[in-house]
Formats: sequence, C-alpha cells, structure tokens
Amino acid sequence: MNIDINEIPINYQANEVEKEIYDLWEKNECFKADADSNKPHFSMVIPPPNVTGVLHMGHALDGTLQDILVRYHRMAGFETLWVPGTDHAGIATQNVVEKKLREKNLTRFDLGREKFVETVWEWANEHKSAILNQFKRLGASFDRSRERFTLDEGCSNAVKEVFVSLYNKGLIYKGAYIVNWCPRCRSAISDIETEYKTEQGHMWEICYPLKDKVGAIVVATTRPETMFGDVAIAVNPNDYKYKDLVGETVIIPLTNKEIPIIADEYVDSSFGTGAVKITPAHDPNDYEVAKRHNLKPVWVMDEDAKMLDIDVIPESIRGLSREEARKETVGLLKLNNALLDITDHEHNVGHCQRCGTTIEPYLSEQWFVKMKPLAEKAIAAVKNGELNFIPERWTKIYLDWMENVRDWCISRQLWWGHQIPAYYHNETGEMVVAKENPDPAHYTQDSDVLDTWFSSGLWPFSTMGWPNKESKDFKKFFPTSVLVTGFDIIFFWVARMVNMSYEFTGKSPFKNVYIHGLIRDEHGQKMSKSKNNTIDPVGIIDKYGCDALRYTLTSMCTYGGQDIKISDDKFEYGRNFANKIWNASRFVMMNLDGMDENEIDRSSLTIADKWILQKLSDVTADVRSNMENFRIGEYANQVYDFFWGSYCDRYVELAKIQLNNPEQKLNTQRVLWYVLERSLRLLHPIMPHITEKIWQLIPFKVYKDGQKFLMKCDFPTANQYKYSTEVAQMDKTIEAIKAIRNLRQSLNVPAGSQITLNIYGDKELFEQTQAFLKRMVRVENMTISSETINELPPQSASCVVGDTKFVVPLAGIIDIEKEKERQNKKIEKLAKEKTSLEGRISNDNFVKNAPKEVIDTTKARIAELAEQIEAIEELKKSL
RNA sequence: GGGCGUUUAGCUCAGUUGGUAGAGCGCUUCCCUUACAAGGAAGAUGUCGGGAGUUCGAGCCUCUCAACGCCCACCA
Repeated sequence: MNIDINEIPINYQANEVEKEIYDLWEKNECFKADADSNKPHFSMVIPPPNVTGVLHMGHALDGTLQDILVRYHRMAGFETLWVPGTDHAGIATQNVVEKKLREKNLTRFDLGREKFVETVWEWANEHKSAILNQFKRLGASFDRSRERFTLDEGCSNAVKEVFVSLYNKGLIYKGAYIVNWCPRCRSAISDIETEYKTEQGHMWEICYPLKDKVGAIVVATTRPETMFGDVAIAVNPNDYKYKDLVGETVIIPLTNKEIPIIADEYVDSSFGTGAVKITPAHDPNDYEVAKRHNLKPVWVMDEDAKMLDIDVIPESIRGLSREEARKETVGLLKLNNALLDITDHEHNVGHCQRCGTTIEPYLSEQWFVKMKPLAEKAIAAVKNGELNFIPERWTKIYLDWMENVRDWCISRQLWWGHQIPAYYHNETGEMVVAKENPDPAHYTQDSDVLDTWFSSGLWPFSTMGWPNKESKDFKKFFPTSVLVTGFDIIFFWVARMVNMSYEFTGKSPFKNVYIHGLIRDEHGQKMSKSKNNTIDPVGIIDKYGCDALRYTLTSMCTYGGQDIKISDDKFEYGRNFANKIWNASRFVMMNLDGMDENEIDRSSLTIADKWILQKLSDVTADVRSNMENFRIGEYANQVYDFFWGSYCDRYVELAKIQLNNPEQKLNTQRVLWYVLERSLRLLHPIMPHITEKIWQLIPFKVYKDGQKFLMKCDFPTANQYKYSTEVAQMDKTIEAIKAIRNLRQSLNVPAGSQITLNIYGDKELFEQTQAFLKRMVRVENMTISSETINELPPQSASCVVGDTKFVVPLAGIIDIEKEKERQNKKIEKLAKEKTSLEGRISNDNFVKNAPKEVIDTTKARIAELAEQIEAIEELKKSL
C-alpha cells in the first residue's frame, strides 16, 4: 500500500473531484444500460424538463432521488436504465420565443408559421443540452445515448399513432364547447391549466324591461360587459316571484334586442335576484342552459377578448378590451337608469397557469379526448395494486380526480408543438384523420397543435421505441419500475401516462409512483423568480459541492413527502458530512501500511471490532429495507449516524489504540478498511462522487470483486454476526468513558493532568477494554478489581456504571462541594426515572395487562436504578 | 362547499407497528489530542397546539376545538 497522504488535501475539494469522477464514469460508459442483459430490469424515465428550462431546486431534488434509486438498483444487481430527455413545453417555450421577438418589435405573425417554428427549433436546439448538462452536475447517472425529446421523430410518430388510433376508436372528437380561453396566449387551455384565484369584484344589478308588460326583471351579474351576448333571462321554475314572467320577453338595456325569460332548474332562486342572464358564448353554465333551450349563442368578444364590432353592442363599446368595456357598459347603464345596485362581491376568477392572464370562457371548436373510458383502467390499476402511490394518501387524490374526470381539451391554437394529424379537403372541407397527409395538393392540415401533455403522456413507452413493439428497450425495460415526481403534476402528467399506457400497451407505465414534497424557501414560500427567493442549485454545487447538495436534500426528505424548506446554509450540513467522509478515509489510508489482501481474521477480533462489525451489519439491513420502502431520507440519516457516530467517533478512536498494538494492528487495518469500504458502498447512491473518488484512490480496492468502479460494485448485504454480547460490552465501556469524562470536565480537572483510575466491579470486561479507557480518558494508572467498594479514599471522585464503580483520586484538585453537587444531580436524575417506573409497576392493572417482557424490563430497570443510586449514595457519604 | 397536510427543544425538523421524546443549527464549558476547527469532548433546553376519550400506558389511536398551509369544486 503506497498512498502519499500529502497528496490528499485535508479538506474535500468537491468541484475538482466531481468533475473528474463524472468524466471518468461517462468515458467508461458506466451509465449505459444493456437491453440484452439477463439481469432483472430496473428502469425509470426522467420527468422531462422544459427544453429551454434552467435547473431549479425542484429538479435537483427530483433528480437526486431518481439517481439514488438508479444507483442503488444498479449496485443491487439490476440491469438499470434511466432515460433522460426534455419536453418541448408548447406554451412555455412559445411564450419565451415570442417574448424574444417582442424585444425586436416583432410578433409571431410577422414571421409566419413556418419561420416562427424554425426560430423556436433553433432556440430549442441551442438550449436543449443545457438543462441535461446541469443534471450532470447533479451526478445524474442517466443514459445519454438514449436521450429523447418529446418533439423528436420517434415521439412524434408515437403521437400520431396514438391520435389516429384514439380518433378511430371514437375517443377523440372535435366539437364546439366552452373552453378556457387565454386571450394573451390566444389559445384554449385545459381545465387543469386554469388556476382560480379569489378576487374582489362587484355584483351589478341590471334592470331588463319587459317588452309587453309594465315592469322589469332585475338580474345580478359580475360581468355586465357580456350582457350584449345574452340570449335569455333564466329563473327557477319553482320560483313564485317570477312564475308569471316565464315566457315573457325582455329587452336588453342599451340595445333593442329582445330575449325570452325562461325557466331552468340551474337557477338558484335564493342567490342574487333569482334571475340570471344567459350568455352561452361566454359562460360554461349558460352554455349548458342555452343548449337545453335551443338558444343560439351570441359572441361579443374576439380571440383577444376585445369587444366585437357588431350591431348589438353600442358603438362606444365596440373594440374595447374586456376591462374597458365593463367600465363603459356600467357607465351607460347608469346613464340610462338601468343599473339598480352595485355591491362588493368576492368571487373566483380563472387565470392562465402559464401567463397569469384572466381566462375568458369562450365557445369555440376544439379537439377533445373522451376521458371516462380511459379512466376506467386507470382506476382499476390502483385498486388492484398494479400501480402504487408512495405515500399512499395520493392514491385518493388520484382516484377522486380520475373518477370525476372530464374530457380533455387537447387542441391549442399555437404553432410550437405536434400539429394535429387531421387534414381538410381544400374545397369540400372533408376531414381525414391520418398519420400522413393523404394528398398534400388538395388537403390542408389542421392548424392547431396538441397540448404538450399529450406527448409527455406517452413518454414512458414512446422513449422505449413504441410503437415498434419489437424494440429491444421496450421489451426489456417497459413497464418502468418507479416514477419520481412532485405532487403538482399528478393530474397533468401521471394520470395521463397511466391512461395512455393502459390504452396502448395494456400495462401500467410504472409500478410505483414516488411523490416527494416541493422545495420551498426558508419561510415556506414557493420558490419563484418573481418573488426573487430562488436558490440556484448550480450555485450551491459550486459553493458546497454536488454530494453536499444531494445529501442535504435527501436527508430532509420525509416518508410522508412533506415540503422541504431550505436556505443556503442548510447545505453546510452535507458539506460537513462529505468532509467527514473524506477525512475518515484519509485516516484509514494513512494507516494501511503493511496491510495484506486477506480477509478479516474472525478468530482474533476485539470487542471493538465486533461492535463495529455488528453495527455495520445492522445498518446495512436497515438501509436495504428503507430503500425497498422508499424511506430514502431515513436511509440518509441512518448511514450518517452510523458513519459519523459509530465509525468515526467511536471505532476509529478505538482503532488508533489497536493499531499501536503489534498483535492487533493487521486485523485492525482489515476491519478499518472493510467497514470503510462497505460504508462507501452504502453511501454511494447518495454521495456518488466522493465515495467513488476515495475508492479510486485506494489501489487495494480490487481485491474483493474486481470492480474498477465503486458505482458498479455490489450493494452490501447484512452479515449473520452474533455479536450482541460484545456490543453490550462495548456500549458499557463507552458509557464508562463518558461518565469519567463527565467527571473530569465537571470537576475542572485540567486537560494535561494525568489521573489514576480504580475500577471495582466487572473485572473481566474492563481488563479487556482497559487500553481503551486509559487512552480515551487519559488515565495514567489503573487498577481493576472484582471487589466492590463502599467508601471512598479521601479526596476522590467517583461514578457508577452498571455494576461497576470508578474511583478517581484527585488530591489537590477535587472540590468536595462540587463533587457532592455532581453526585446529587446524578442521583436526582436516576431517582426521577425510578419513581416514574415504580409508579407504573405498582399499578395492578399494568402488571395484569402489560406484556411480560415489558414488565420484566421495567423491573430490571428499577433494580438497576436502585443499585446505582445506592452505590452513589454510599460513595457520597464518604466524601 | 368537499378533501388533505401541518402544529414536538430558541430555529429547522425527525419520530415505521402505542412502552414514556431525538437530530442538525444555535447556546454553555473545555480542547488546535499526529483524519477532520467544515473538527473533538462534556453539557443545558420540551405540560409533543388546546380539550376530552380509549388503554395498565398516548407524540403516536378516536372525537372535538383552534391556528396555519395546500388541493379540488365554482352560485350568476
């Protein structure tokens, strides 16, 4: 073993190491999956980030958790594939490019469709690799050779295949319906892309005069500007107030248009005035009412939400925006004494998820997917266990949505995306839905594109080569094993993938959906650019290192998937841990001199050796079980506790003593290395770079299974040790060490001064561990006796651990009062516990009902406490 | 209107089947002990949101109240 420790810096240099190690993996194609492998498969597809996106903390968390799963399963013996890729992100990307154009005072219409799409492609290609390269900085071990894009040839082909098939099955239809219209995007958006916000508005009461009778009917509305599109006034059929008015005709104020008063169950007679204006072209409920009464809709706004230039609208209002039109309408109504009342009214208003613009419910011709038939299998999937949500509570959310799902508006009036494969005959208008244009000379393709989630809904199988069912990847890696994502896209994405996958492959696209929390800032606010509270993961990586980022994020993940609040300094936690790993490894490396390649000699293990081996085995078993159950945060914390708390703080310190013993040295080296090496494997999925780097530093590494890379080594399995006795003994020794250190510190025994320790009690054990005691508490002389002692020699301090008393003569140092105080405090503490336990044991019902083990442990503990208290009391007396 | 989540140490949060509370940061004291001061050692700190119930025993189960947050629905 020849390692020049001087070459290894004291502080872990994350940035240098991480780049070097990632390059090493890439160069050696370590992430490449083999579709011909005989090993069982583990596969995942990345939730494709927006092609023009920038890595944010959400990606960092999502990517880290995926990479942990991938690396774990790769080590655990699975043929593992993680497919990377990006999403063309229809509206989002188009918006970005349009914004760029606006800077040049251009709109997409100035460029025309073809040129515009070309510009977006350029933009996308330019940014395409950027975000995945940022994922590389996270250490993502995805297979770049299989990188995909939702708008690439394969995905586009899958989209066409699916669209045509659904259309032929009658599951896609075209029709005129009220949709959520974003006048800024100039497109329809789906229900779930509409976000409702409570807004303070007004309720206007407008008087509609009767045509043939004296009087009027008063209607309450929040949107007076739509009154020109009214086609009726509706009242509840059972409303006695209006019984006589049903069938009458009223005149829309400011116009001379006549509309009927109709009766419809939809109207709630207790709300407002009990009379509702019906505007079918601009309100979803009104549209339904109008349909029932065969009333033709009247549009009053165009696609930009500007008032139309039509006769029924007063001239001064034509061409105005919605907002201006409202003001103007209200003004005119006032002038004409048609406005009865204005009240404040809080109501929910829909906004475009992408740009925040107020949504206009708008009647237009769109394409829809019939969801009910698709939902059936998706509902069955979770009920029969083919699909699981982790944590389980998301199952209910998913089911509620699926069971009440409404048809999905999939057409978007955008240019960037998959153009709908429907073709219209230029003369007859006849429509053909097909993968290719039947006759480009005579047919023109539908100008709409598909909702971006349509193509991402196919992602788990379109990336595997589907619709080619002979594709090796599809056969080997589909269905995928786990999908990792945040709860915010369960409806947008997860649900759609399940729908589509069942319809086209007959299978659930993944076995498990692991839902993690969202990243928030330190105040619990969602991170957003507009709030200026984002933390840039790349900045964190630069400052603290990638493994530090990964460790901190992982350790904060709870099984329940709570949101995670972070601030910059939280990453010190991970960085410090990385440095601890680094330095513990340095220590081991500088002490491997003379070690051989033989296995640990089990026959000459010390108590300390057995203690750490048993703990390693236990933590290994726990880690495996936690990984199987998606308790990834717990896994992180357990390895941390083991490595830092048991290995570094205890075993390494004990090993230093053993290394000085020529008889123990070699085997201690073996144990030190063995435990470190296993720890590196345990840690690798979370902290891949540092662990791989250390592995690469040690020429010794190949002796186990000949793996060149740690990331390809087997994940450890628990051993079958039976060292519980030694663990208890070592724990007792550690407790003694702590008690004596406590004594030293509270009596202000100077660090330099040597002390003598007299031990009375468990001679057998403390003879074995005396070297540890001596060194760990800096004892000069030590006596060990199996006798007991009840009276202290003059000027001595003492402590009791289990059945053993430790006496330290401290002539000239000890402050008797202080020692008394210390002993009293200790007694008080023990007595408190004893009283509590005695209370329990004296309760007949407890004795009657509690399990025997509990009663026995309680009794034993009371006896132990009593003994200790007595022992301390005795010793205190002689102070 | 319906549903979900949260409430535990000064701060941020863990706490898997009910057995009497933990971590990190911060704080106090000591230590640059030949892996690590991004460190080591020893400590202090909690009527586990309020109330009631089940139980021998509740942070954990039931009910209820409160506060905060989120999702879905959307009566003009």
